[in-house]
Amino acid sequence: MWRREEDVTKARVTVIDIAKAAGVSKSTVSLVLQGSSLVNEGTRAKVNAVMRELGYVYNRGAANLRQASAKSRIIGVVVNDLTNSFFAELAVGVDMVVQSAGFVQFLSNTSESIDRQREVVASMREHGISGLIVSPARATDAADFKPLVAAGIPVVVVVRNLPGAKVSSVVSDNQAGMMSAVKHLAELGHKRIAFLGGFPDTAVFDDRLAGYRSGIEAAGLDCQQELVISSAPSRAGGVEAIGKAIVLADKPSAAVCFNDAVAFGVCDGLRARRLEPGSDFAVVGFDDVIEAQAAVPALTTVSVDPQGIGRRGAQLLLKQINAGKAEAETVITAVRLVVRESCGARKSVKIETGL
Amino acid sequence: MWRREEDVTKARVTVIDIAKAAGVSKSTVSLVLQGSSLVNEGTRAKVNAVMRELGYVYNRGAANLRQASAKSRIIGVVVNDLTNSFFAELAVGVDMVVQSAGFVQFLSNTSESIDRQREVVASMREHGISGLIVSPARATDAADFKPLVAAGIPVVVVVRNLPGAKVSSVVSDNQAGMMSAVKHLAELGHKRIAFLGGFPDTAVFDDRLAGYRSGIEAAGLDCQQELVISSAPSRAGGVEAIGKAIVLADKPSAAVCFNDAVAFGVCDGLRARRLEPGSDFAVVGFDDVIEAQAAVPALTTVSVDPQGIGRRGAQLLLKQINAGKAEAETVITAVRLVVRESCGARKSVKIETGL
DNA sequence: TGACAGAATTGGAACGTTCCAAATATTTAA
DNA sequence: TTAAATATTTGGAACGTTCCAATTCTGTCA
Repeated sequence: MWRREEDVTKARVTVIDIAKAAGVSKSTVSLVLQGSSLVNEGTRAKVNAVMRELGYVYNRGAANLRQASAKSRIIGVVVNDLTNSFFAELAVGVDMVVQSAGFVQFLSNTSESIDRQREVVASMREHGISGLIVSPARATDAADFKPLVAAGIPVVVVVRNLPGAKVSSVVSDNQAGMMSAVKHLAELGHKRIAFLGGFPDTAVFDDRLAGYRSGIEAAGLDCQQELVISSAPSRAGGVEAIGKAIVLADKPSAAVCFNDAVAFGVCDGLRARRLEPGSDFAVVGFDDVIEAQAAVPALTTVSVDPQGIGRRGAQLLLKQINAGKAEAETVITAVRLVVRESCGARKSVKIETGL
Repeated sequence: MWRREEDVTKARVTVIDIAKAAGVSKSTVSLVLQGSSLVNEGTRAKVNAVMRELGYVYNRGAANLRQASAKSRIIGVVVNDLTNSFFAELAVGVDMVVQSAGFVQFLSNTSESIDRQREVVASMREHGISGLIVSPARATDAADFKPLVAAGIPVVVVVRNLPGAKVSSVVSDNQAGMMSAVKHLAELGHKRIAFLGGFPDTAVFDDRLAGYRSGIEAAGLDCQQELVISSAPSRAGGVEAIGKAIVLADKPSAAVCFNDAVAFGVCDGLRARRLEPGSDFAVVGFDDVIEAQAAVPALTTVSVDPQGIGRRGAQLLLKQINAGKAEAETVITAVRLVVRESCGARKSVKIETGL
């Protein structure tokens, strides 16, 4: 009964241990830690050497106790579905700029649950985040982030904006994107173009629908209510929506979809009715998820660069953190229509060999 | 020049404010915070009410100063490529169990850079993580996590094991997976089966190659060195590898690939030579990434359930955190061959309508 | 009524850092 | 050689919590 594991060095090494070993005061060590120019070069060198030797690890928790929350260098990131490559890319974009600014990222997944979201945000707050980037779960209350900003913690909303909330946001140009999709279909000769999928109670839906309407008008077509069919913004929702569209007395010959998932569902639904997407019915998506390119037929869609959104959002947040407190600001990132096969413009399969 | 924003309540509300307002001592408030059974029901209720009223937010940093690092309830997660849906799924799996255990996840991306990895791990340590889950960057030194475990911080390595490091790990059954892939191809009548892609200096490569060899032997074929062609584990690597395989004097008719990315590259390379994957040459991948199903031809591959690995890893880690300190333990998760089209077993395209 | 047990509460002293005002060492200028 | 200026260093006192030992309440039992 003789325990070998009974380690001699149980306590962790602190700034005081360093001070003692280097023959200076703890204040000096602290100064070195902060890279202050007040300390003599020789002293700095010796202190650093001792730190390395004793294996010192900085205790940020203790430091944060003394400093403002803005200096914790933690930024919280909450997304609604990390499984979706769109959001994974977004998180990577955030991580890139956050990491190179010497911050570290707290990432959580809400799975579109508003309760989960509340929990993780509360938890992040307890941990003293310097700022928050959030792609809000559906039906998030605009006032939900009020306490955060009241406490001086900058918040940046990405992807889905939160009308009414006084926070910064970075969203893609949903309106212009949808408009260009409609324009493209009209140029291909389509006269009846449907808008399929999405939940009508979201800001993104409103924007995309508005873009659809502008596009229809710009093409000199008339905008008919029956051609707008909402559904869940998922593959299943797409199947459902095309099912309703196809039984209309005056059938559409093309559709712009709320997002790529819906577009894939629409393709499924078409094929279930022996119609080939692309040749028999034109479909265009939105988002340009990673699968869009490899699908058959390859999906024509509006590409939004989620990683760019992540980067922009993080930059905006860091700016606000450094500025102490900045105004709410909105940035809209550009999108671009990428024409593949599902709209019927190109027939042949092009193999894109990965580089 | 009259600033309205000059808030009256600048200081944050602390446990002492609560104590004062509730007419008890800070110790009592602390007891309530910890859900101690020592405190009277009435007192607890009043304290809780006051907390809500004053908008108290717990300061975990301060608490951690007093308590062991094991109680910080932060667990660090580092992956090498979040863009890859495999790792995104893994992170989601971790998040699920970590979150429901009341922990919060620090997630970072190393982009396969060993320096980045060192940085983020150091940063996480400074923040006082209770444990670490890491999918190590290539060429990670087994001794790299030594200081962590010496400091009593449990580490679980996932996906890629680190032979020699005395840490727990959760990896998929690479050997059995590869073996079943080879067996399947052999049953389809293939006599010359190549092993394509992957870097030979990794543990995962060794495991998969070993599985390949066992499979070849089990099928009564002979194992020829020229049929093992390594390359970068990427799409480009796959193109390169099949390029070398196809010029062999005695050509293979099928290949198992190091992973799905390589398999896609192999398909690209075949087509560039007017060979159709599936009918002219059988290819099977490994991982079952999300694109495998939607590709043309749909990829036959070994499915590994990254989310499951994430969950298992998190469970293992939490167990060790709670136990104070547990032995290093290795768990190997099961894999399963999913037969699609690229191996030539099934010719027809099946539309899988999303549910 | 007093003594005692148990329940509930409480005042410090940590924890590891930063910050401030003040002290000391070193140069420079006269 | 000395005063002034500059460069460097330094003790406390925070920060917001937890923990310990000690205290004050309740009843309860003799």
